[in-house]
Amino acid sequence: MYIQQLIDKGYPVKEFPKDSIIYEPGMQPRFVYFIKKGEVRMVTVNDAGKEFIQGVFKTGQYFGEPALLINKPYLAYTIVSKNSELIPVGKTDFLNLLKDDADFSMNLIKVLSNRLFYKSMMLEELAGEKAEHRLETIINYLFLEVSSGESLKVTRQDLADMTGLRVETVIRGVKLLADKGLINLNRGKIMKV
Amino acid sequence: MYIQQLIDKGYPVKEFPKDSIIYEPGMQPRFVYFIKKGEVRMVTVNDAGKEFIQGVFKTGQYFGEPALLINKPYLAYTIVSKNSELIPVGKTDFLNLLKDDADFSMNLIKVLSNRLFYKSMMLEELAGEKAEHRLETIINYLFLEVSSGESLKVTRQDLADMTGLRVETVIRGVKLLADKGLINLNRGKIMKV
DNA sequence: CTATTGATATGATGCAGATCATAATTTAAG
DNA sequence: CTTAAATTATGATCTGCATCATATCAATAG
Repeated sequence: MYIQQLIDKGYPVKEFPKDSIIYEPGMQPRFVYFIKKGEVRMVTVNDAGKEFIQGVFKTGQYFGEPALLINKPYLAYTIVSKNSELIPVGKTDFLNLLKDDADFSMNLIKVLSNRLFYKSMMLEELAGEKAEHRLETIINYLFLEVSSGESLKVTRQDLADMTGLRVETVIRGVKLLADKGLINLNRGKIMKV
Repeated sequence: MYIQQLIDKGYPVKEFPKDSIIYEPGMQPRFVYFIKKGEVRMVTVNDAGKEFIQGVFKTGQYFGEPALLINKPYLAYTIVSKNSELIPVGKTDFLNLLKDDADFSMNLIKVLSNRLFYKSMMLEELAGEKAEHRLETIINYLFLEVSSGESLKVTRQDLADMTGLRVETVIRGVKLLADKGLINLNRGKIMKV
């Protein structure tokens, strides 16, 4: 991965404790952040304080490029979910990285394509499908990075914040899906068969 | 633009009449399409036949890269909105284009970033905001590429298909926004001041 | 000018999911 | 083990938007 290269080049690693805010909506982007270790979430918040999870980023991934590259202020918060070590890379350096390293450039293109895919899928769900369908879709999506016999490590509140629903609706919806045999529950945990 | 270069290189231009379908959900991607002239829309359709407009692409733009690059079947239809002339570029050729032309590569990255931005904005709206707010947001966004004194050239149905609302809700919502002085109507047309 | 089609408009009714309230259960902390 | 905090659970009520039905208006073709 590219993270070791950055460290070798002398980029400093910064510690971000859980729940700290890396940036807020309205701020002008200055860095792309590479995650040496940890986990962050990008969330938008409406006037009523309702959160929506735009994305989750984990060890080895990076975030914050789109706003930086198109020079628009952030529209989301990025918040540390687990104590993290991040490597901020300034705009000029990031652009040089893209220019000099065709592989990285290609990697970014694929990463952006994957994020677009996810967002297109979720837009279709939020625009056209009701609670149960949304839940089935997001659960199957999350299952992709979980092995059989394991359970999803997200709370009902997390599912709510990813689908635009309310906790109570998620709780009831998940139960309905279980009743219909579409998912498996084990002491409340959503299990991949 | 890159289109003339493609023509010079001998890529054939194909005609697509209005309402023809370029590709459907489930199909395996084989081309990226450059629009020499015309307009297409990417739409997802739910089981009940309700359409959601994922994006609109016009003369000079290109579409279809994400699914091609990450090797997943399309999840949307792409339908011709105005008689169009398209240049399909096969996967290998498109990858070579990216490899050999750093400018194009950078252009794609920015294009993808802009699309992500739009989708993030709309996700926040669909997940957390109600009809009036959604409409105000999409109208202001569409205003970006319209000059003052001009009107939006979209129908209420188009607005509905971009916001996940129903036509009747859009009609009522637009009227409410006009009553509140948040937008200007002229014989039903939404005017940019 | 007239007919046809598409777009906008308006009222009435129904329902999915939000909201509010409270409780049971699980997990984490001391 | 015990207590506190977080998560899951369940019922009752409220509400914004969908849905259905029908009408008016605007645009386009002949």
